[in-house]
Amino acid sequence: MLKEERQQTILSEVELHNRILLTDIAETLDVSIDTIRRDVKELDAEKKLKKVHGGAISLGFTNSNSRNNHIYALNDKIAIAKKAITLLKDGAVIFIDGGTTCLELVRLIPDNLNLTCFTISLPVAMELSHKPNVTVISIGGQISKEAQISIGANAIHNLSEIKVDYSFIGTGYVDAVYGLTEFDWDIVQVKKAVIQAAKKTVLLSISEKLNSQHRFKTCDINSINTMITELDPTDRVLEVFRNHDIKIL
Amino acid sequence: MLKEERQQTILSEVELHNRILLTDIAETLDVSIDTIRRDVKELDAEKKLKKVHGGAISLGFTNSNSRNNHIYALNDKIAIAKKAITLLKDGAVIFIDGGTTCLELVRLIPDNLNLTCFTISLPVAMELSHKPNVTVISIGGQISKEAQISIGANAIHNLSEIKVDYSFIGTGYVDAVYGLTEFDWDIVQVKKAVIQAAKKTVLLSISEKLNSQHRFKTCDINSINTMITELDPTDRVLEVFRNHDIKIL
DNA sequence: GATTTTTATGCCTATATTTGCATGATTTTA
DNA sequence: TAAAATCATGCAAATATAGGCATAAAAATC
Repeated sequence: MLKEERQQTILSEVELHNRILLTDIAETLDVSIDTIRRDVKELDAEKKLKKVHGGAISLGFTNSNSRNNHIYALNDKIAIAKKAITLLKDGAVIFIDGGTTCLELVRLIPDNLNLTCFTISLPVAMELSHKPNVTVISIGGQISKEAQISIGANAIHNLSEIKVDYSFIGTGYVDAVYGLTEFDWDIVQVKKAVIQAAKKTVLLSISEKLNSQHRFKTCDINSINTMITELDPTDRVLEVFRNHDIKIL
Repeated sequence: MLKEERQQTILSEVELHNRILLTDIAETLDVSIDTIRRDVKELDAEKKLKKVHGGAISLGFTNSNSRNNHIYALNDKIAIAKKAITLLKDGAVIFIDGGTTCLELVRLIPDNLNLTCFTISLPVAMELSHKPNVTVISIGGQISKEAQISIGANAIHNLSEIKVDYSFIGTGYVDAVYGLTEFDWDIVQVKKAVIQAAKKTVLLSISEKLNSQHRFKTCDINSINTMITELDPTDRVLEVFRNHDIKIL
């Protein structure tokens, strides 16, 4: 493999995940740590990324207002959120679900975008309230302590009275055959109402959750209009979803 | 996790909550408290935040409105909140308003206390959701960006359908003659509904706000059953309130 | 085409950084 | 004032880094 090629790969990995570990890259590319270290050093000198102890992080990552990792895989979630943002048009009326991926989506909404956002999530509502041109409507209800979202009859009733252009939702588990599933019954009921309230439903899901399932079913995979993952749309894992007429970004 | 990522996370948390506890962060990020302590020390040296005993606070929080006043005011608010806590009995159903004083109240609720709490405030709801024995119900509605509370017809309607033992409310301005006043019309409407929904209304107010007024009136001083300030109950400033049959703590 | 020079890479070693733990000092709380 | 929590410091283990060196490949030179 050419040096040039290798450095390009490193850059795209940083771009995609917002951070890399030298050891990971060395193993992936099957070269010694030293070589990767030298590559990253050069890229750092060229201001293409920022080298840090043990790895490298993308330049935008440090300066931007993007809040960073609480948990593993957050960088993938940011990548997903970036793709989701492209769907948003000025003046749209949308719903945003809870979950870390949706939260990253909210954080990336540009300040000049006019939106009306409904949400059941407390953190999402908090974050949205900092956006000057976003009208935020919080759906009330009993608060689920685990998910920090409104659940229960009141939330479902309120959702039944709205219709939004897009719903951006996350899920605990996705499977092409079993559809979207969750571990919590109450959350499933609310998500059903969310999907009902949307003209189009967009699922944000890291690849880790693909082909997994749990006890309670939210909906069939057919209820999803668009799916966004951090993977390349041509990835073989996604083939089965493409067959369901789901747009993949 | 890379050190830089961790520090970014800490900064974000500080920015978001204005203050953090080292122990919380350590647990969230799953590293030792020593590591967090060292990180915060570095960030403090870089002027990215201010380290305090047991945690850190955001710079904006200290600098913006004359640092010392703010810190002292916060201590006063905590003192008020501690007194308010003593009113809470196991199993009570209460309402908690937005504002920093009410937020301190929530933070001080002991883990073993069983409560059902209604609130219009997003930060209060978030904080309450961490209390294991508190059932939290968020009142939905359009979100006021300044106060991070639900306002509008939906919120008022929802409030009209509940009756709680105590409402703990804050206010922008209090005056023995003019009553409670605010600078925002919508917020006044919601507060009226809150007072209607309560058997007893408890006002939490730092002495700084006493004998001040603004454009829109929430209610007469007679609508308040109990008032809590950081002052000694015998303080002369409070005399005029005692004459209104208001319990002072 | 053969030889020299340059570049890239991997390995080794000494050094530096990061992190968790132990200890005693300090601060806060009751 | 006593107990609890928090802090600073030093130490040790694990990991990361920089620089030297050898080898091999690529490029330049003769």
